[in-house]
Amino acid sequence: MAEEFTKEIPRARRRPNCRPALYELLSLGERELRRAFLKANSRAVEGGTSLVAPDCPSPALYRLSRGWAIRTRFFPDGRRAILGVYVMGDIVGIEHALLDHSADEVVTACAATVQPIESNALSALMTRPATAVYLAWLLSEAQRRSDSIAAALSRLEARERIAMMLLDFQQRLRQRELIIPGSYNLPLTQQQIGDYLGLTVVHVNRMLRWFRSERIAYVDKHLVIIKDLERLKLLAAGTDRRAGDSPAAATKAPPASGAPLAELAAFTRHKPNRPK
Amino acid sequence: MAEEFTKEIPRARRRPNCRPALYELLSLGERELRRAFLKANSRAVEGGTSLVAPDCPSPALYRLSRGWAIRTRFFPDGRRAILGVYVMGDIVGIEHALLDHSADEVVTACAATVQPIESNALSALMTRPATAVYLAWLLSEAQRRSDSIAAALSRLEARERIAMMLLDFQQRLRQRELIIPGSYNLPLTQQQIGDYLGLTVVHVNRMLRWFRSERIAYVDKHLVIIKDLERLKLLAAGTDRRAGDSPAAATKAPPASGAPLAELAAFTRHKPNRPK
DNA sequence: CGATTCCTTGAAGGTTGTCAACGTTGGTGG
DNA sequence: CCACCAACGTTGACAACCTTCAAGGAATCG
Repeated sequence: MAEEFTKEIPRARRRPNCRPALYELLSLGERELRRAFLKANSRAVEGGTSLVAPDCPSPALYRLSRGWAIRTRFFPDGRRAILGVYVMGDIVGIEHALLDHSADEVVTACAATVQPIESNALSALMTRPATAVYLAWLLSEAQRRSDSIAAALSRLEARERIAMMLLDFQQRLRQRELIIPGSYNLPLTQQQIGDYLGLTVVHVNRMLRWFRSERIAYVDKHLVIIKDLERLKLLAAGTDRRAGDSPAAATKAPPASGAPLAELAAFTRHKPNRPK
Repeated sequence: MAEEFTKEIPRARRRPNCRPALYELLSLGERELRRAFLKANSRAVEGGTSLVAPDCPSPALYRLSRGWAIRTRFFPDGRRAILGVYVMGDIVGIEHALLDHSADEVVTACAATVQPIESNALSALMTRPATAVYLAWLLSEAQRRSDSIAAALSRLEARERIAMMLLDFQQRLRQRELIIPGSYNLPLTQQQIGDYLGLTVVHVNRMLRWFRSERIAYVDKHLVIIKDLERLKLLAAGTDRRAGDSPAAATKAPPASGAPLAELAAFTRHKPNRPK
């Protein structure tokens, strides 16, 4: 499965929460960028191919038309963190649309096909208003993903992070409409999963075995099979730490959007910094 | 100190690593946005004021001309993560320039002054090419910060994260030229620091006491005094876990930019996924 | 089939979280 | 002015989560 992926996806229909005033401009920008990618000649590469290197002058922008890629950051003592995982259809290197070099390395995680837009063409594209806005939109999408991962790294424990990851990939692949429900191919090693979620290989392995023994999800040989989607969602949301032990569900989030307060003039004030 | 902050900072001179072709456009966009902020009337608010609320329709864009703010995400069971800390001069809500609502809450961490651009004006601004590009640039700056924090949450231990945070704030404040070297005001509670770095209050407290006992930095009563900048930098970089114990400094990062490989045609391949 | 990479498992220890209590501070009101 | 209160800071004991260390098994490839 997962063959060369060429047909155009009508992606415009799902652009959730976009400011209405910008919708037209964004669609135009998307078309402009897509056209640029079509002009680029596809290139098949093996797994482990470096697309962006740190300290590389003027990296290009890529569209991953097939395969997976990861963005890695290295610490001087050898520790490493994977800051992003790209699936087929994603655009790699958006953060370099304005910066002319990267702090991280992007490599393909398996055999892949990329459509590159080289540096000069990219600079030219950025001067087009619609493309610029569309790239800003892609950037804010990327930011949203980063935020979710940061929150998970910050406050979720290992099994919750893994649940979140499995669910996230499943949803992203389903958006691209290339998934049979409840099962997909995950070409990451356990070491890479660990680097992505801030865990060691050993512990990732143990947690994956736990997921299997609990009959929540099977992850084996780069194949993910989700058995209990509900349980997975509970874990990923951070609602399952001790089978929902909060007796009074005590003062959970903020007043839970009780009042739509922020009418620019209506600054609200809540004395205690934390809802406790 | 830290009084109302009105004088224009010549910020253009430091725009590191920007694509040359976009420099002009960016400067223009910066001026346009600054003009928009000048037209907005400043507003002084207390600490704990909510600037952006989750599920709030059409949040505004703010410039924090004085004070600090934090962006918080809540988990259903009460855990919380601080996904961003804004200091005076920062722009809050960039991620909503294109999205019309937020997943997080932004509140001021102390008395502050904000200059709001309300939603409609913002939508209009985004249709201006230069402003759009400038906002994209701000977004990629924010992404860089998020990446650093994510990497730290993923792979650095508590004291290293705290070192990174103390250093980061110091550098950001110094960029704004409102700091006497080695000392600044940090209006966050230890709980908030914990939420930012993925730690508990208790452990933040222990680590701060460790920093003091090691004479690296004093953090007390919202005042930070850096005593040993070098040590702090070592810790923050992740080079100090056991006083530099790596005997052969074995295969640290990737080949360390040995070859500038990425000439678009020169895809490199390194078999092992990890340099070990 | 050696060699390499990846996966798996166990034991031991360290970093961090949890629980619980007390000290400190700043504001409020009698 | 002092008592009180709430939020914040501090400390200790203990437990849990996760890492480290170590070693063996499974799969892939030339």
